[in-house]
Amino acid sequence: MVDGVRTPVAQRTVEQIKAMISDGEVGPGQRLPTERELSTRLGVSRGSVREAIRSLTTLGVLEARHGAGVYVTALRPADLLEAFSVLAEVSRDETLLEVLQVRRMIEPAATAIAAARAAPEDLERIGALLDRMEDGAAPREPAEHGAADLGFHQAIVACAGNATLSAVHAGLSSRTFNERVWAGHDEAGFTAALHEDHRRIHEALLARDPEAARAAAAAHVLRVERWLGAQTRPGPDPAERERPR
Amino acid sequence: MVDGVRTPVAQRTVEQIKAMISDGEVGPGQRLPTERELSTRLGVSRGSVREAIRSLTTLGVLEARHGAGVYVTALRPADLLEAFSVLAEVSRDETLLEVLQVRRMIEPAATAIAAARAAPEDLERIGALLDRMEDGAAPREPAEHGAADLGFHQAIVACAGNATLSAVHAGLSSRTFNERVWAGHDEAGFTAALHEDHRRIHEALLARDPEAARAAAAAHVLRVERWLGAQTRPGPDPAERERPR
DNA sequence: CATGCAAAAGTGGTCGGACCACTTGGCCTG
DNA sequence: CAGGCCAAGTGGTCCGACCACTTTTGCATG
Repeated sequence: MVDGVRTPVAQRTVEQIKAMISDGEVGPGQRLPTERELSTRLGVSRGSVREAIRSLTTLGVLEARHGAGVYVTALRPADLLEAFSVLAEVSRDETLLEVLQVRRMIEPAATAIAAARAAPEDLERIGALLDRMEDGAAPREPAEHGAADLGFHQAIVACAGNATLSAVHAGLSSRTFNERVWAGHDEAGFTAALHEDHRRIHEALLARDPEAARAAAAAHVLRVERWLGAQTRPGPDPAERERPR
Repeated sequence: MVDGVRTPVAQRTVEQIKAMISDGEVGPGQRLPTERELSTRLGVSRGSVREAIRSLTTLGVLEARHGAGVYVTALRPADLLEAFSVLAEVSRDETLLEVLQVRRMIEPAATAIAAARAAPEDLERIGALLDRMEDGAAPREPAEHGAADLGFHQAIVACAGNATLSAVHAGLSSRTFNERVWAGHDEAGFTAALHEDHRRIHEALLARDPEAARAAAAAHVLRVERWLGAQTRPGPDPAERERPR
């Protein structure tokens, strides 16, 4: 008879562990039974238990500590951010345009809230990031520049006080993409324009002006969006796409 | 001396496989080398390779077919949506408020775009969903009602033509949460208010009026947000949440 | 008695091999 | 030629052993 659907053991084990969590048998921060104990208790091999744990670890639900046991995370959205960040990592150009469009929806709103809520020390730290990115020891390295840019925006979003928002935004912000943007600063004045955008955003934050902050953030994302669109569309030479190594 | 951090083998294997993808050695839809071959080629045990594959499978990057090989997915954002949906599955109430705040950022914008881009047949289908949710055979079941509500909003977001946006929105929309909302319709006229919100959104779409659509969607999310806030706040007992130890 | 450090117990991490379940494709039979 | 069967290849599961790390224990030392 039917029913015949044989559920893979590892996947079923994932469900059972998730059930243990949602049933409250183990709560956030608490420790899971031993791999070996789960193995006998669920009647599956230890390897399958490990694969199940690996799966939930990847999702940010569990955390394994070598020597100590396996623990349930706090289950905060930030814990599940890691999984989402893979998106921007393997995305193609068309996808990046979509990603930027979403960022253009959330980042202005987040910046507006930040303008109203940010603590003075937050504003100071953001200003410091800005100085470091713009001033003196401005590194030629696009990598470092991109990382600083990323930190700047994430710090602002963090001021909105919404961890879920921060997690989503982080997933939509790719370090590698930022590096690409800052690497393509041959364009006339593009880097300078980005810096001015940043300054304008910072000033709006200092002025506690949500609407100005919203507008500045929207203009900034839109600038990057249009730049990427210009980069992608005319792309006449897919030949150079390989790396010389 | 330093550097001393030894990277776990399985995790390093994950990186190597991801590198194979981003280097173009295997593209979307293509087949990965055998587990056994990867095992010898990367110099790690097959079990570790399996754990790495399991990890990437969980993220929606790979797909394993029993008997046939392991394949790279299309890498579309929708493929990586599954992982994100776990968030709404294990979230607490405070997190749900954060989630709604994010939805209030993206859903009005998405609805506005939909008003400008939606095809006539899309609008018709959305209208049909609306009728089914509101009219006659209105099921007492909160589950079915919540599912219809979910479908309504997702259909609208889909009209924006941004797959990444749809994936993010889906991750932020919990079926179980919607059921809770529709289950709590004892409140005076709350259900009716939600229906009127939906009608107003639909009318704005039909009128091809992006700003009206944006306002209607924002008002709708805000209504749910305030309802949840009222539900949650009076909650007086954080005592039950502690761990005994 | 207090202290510190070494040994031991416990746990996750890795490895290797074996076998099972499933898919695929080619061979054989009719 | 058509159809079904069989064998090779692949992922799925299991077992047992050992390694690396953490935590606890308990002994020796001051």
